Amino acid sequence: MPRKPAYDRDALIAKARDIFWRQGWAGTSLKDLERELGLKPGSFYAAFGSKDALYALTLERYAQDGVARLMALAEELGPLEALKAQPRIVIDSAQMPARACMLAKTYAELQSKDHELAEKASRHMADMKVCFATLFRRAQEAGEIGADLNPDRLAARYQSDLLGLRLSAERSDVNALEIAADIAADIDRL
Amino acid sequence: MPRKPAYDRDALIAKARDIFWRQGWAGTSLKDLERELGLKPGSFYAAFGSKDALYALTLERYAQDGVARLMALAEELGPLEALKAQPRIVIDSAQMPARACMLAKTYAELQSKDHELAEKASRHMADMKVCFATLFRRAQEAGEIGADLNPDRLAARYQSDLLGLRLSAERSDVNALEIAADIAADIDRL
DNA sequence: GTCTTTCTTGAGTGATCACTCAAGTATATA
DNA sequence: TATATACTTGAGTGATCACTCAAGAAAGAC
Repeated sequence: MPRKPAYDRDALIAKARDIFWRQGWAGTSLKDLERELGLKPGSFYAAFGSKDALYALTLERYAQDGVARLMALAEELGPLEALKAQPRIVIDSAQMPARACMLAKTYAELQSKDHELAEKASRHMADMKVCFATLFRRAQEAGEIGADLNPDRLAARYQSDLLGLRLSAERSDVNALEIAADIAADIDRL
Repeated sequence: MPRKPAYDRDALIAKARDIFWRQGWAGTSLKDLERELGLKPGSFYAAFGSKDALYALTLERYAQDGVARLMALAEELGPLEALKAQPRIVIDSAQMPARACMLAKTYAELQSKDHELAEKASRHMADMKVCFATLFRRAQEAGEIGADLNPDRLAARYQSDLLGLRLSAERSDVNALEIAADIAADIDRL
C-alpha cells in the first residue's frame, strides 16, 4: 500500500487549537494555518476537509482536555478542593496560548451569525457546567457545603465567575491572582 | 454655502455601535454597514474615514454611555445600591443588541493582533473599573461596607463578575437572573 | 437664475479570503 | 523491480474584503 502522511495528525490539531484559541475564527486565515502547520493547501484539505472542520476538531479536543483535567484534579484533591484550585490553575499555566476560554471566545465571536461552531461551543460549555454541578453535588453529599444549596445554580455562578476571571486575566491592568483567590474564598463560605 | 448631509451623524454612530456590538469587528463588513446605515461607500468614507475610525467612535460612545448610566444610578440610589442593581440592569434591557460587553468582545477579538482598537477597549475597561472603585470607596466612606476592604480589589472582582455574567447571559441554558441576584447578594455580605 | 461648495452615487481598485485540482512524488505490496 | 495508491505541491478559482474616485445632484449665497 501507499505512503503514510508526513505529519502527526494529533500534533497538528493541538497546534491548530492553540492558533484558533489565540486568534479566533475570523482572525485565523488559511495562510496562517498552512504556515504554522507546515501544510500546503492540498494537504490541508486532504487532511481536514475545511477550516471549519478543523476548528470543530480543536474545540472538541479543547473541551475534552478541560473536563479530563478537572476530573483528574477532583480525583486527587476531592470535589470542593478541585473547584477551589481551578481558578488559579486556569490563569496560571504559562504555556497556554491564551487565558480566556476558547469556548467562550468562539461563542462570543460567532453566535450572532448562528454559526454551527458557536452552537458546538455552547454545547461544550453546557457539558462543562454539568461537570461543575457534579462536583458541587459531590461536595454537598460529603457535607462540605450547605445542604440547602442548589448545585446547578452554584455551577452556573461558578462558571460565570471563571469566564469573567479568564477574560480579566488577559488584561495587564488586572491582578487576576487576587480575583482567583477571592473566587476560591467564596467557595469556602458555602 | 452648500448642502448639508442627509443623515444624522449621531444616529448613525449609535446604529453602527449596535451592529459592531452584536457582530464584532471582523464579523461586520462594509456592505453590512452601508446597508444598515443607508450610506454608499463614498458617503461612508467622507463621513467616517474608515471602518476602524467608525468603530473607535462607537467604542467611545459605548463607554461614555456606560459610565454616565452607572453614575446617574449612583446619584439616584447611592453607591452601594447602584452596584447591586447594575448586574440585573446590564442583562435586563431587552432593547440592547447584545448582553455581552462590547469592550470585552472587542478586546477578546483583537488583542492577539495588537490591534489599536483592542488597546482602546482596554483603556475604556480600565476607566470603568476606576468608576466601580470610586463607588466602592464611597460606600466604604459611608460605612456601608467593611472598613478593611480594598475598593480597588473589590472593583476588579466586581468587573470580572459582570463580564462573566454578561457573557453567560448570551447563553440560552443559563439563568442569568439568578447569577445577577447572587452577585448582588455577595455585595450585601461585604 | 447663477455660482460655489459639498454631498451622493456606484462602478471599480488591488488584496486577501477559503478552497480546488491536476500533476508530480514517495512508499508499501507483489 | 513494477505497480498501485496515496500524499505533496503550488498555481489558480471566484468571491469578498476595505477602500477610492470621478462624475452628477443638491442646496445656500448672491
